[in-house]
Amino acid sequence: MTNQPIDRFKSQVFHILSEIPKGECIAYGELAKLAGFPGYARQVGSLMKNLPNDTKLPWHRVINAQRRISFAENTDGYLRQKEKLEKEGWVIVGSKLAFNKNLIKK
DNA sequence: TGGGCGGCTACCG
DNA sequence: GCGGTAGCCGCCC
Repeated sequence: MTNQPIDRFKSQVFHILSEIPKGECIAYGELAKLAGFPGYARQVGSLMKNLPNDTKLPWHRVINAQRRISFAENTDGYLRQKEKLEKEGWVIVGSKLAFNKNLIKK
């Protein structure tokens, strides 16, 4: 209540996030834009960070505009996201994220 | 009230 | 393609 747009922004983000199908990913800024709040990319990141560990939201499908995981490689967050993504058919190619589906092997 | 900090982005060299 | 820089915006001291 009271807070207005931000609250709505959060709701929108969670809603959109919950509708992202498996095997698809989206950038922070893109997600924010879809929610109707362009420029809130960092805020999306903050939200993801705030998510509980037992959340069922596909937060791992949210990556940065460079198509990379926004964590340092040695962090647990990176490992967690990487593992979840690989389970859904994604694969890390040169620190970049790419969809598996055999197209990597030309 | 003020300043610094992020799971970001776009631009520039 | 990559590092540095400047905007962006809510959140937490």
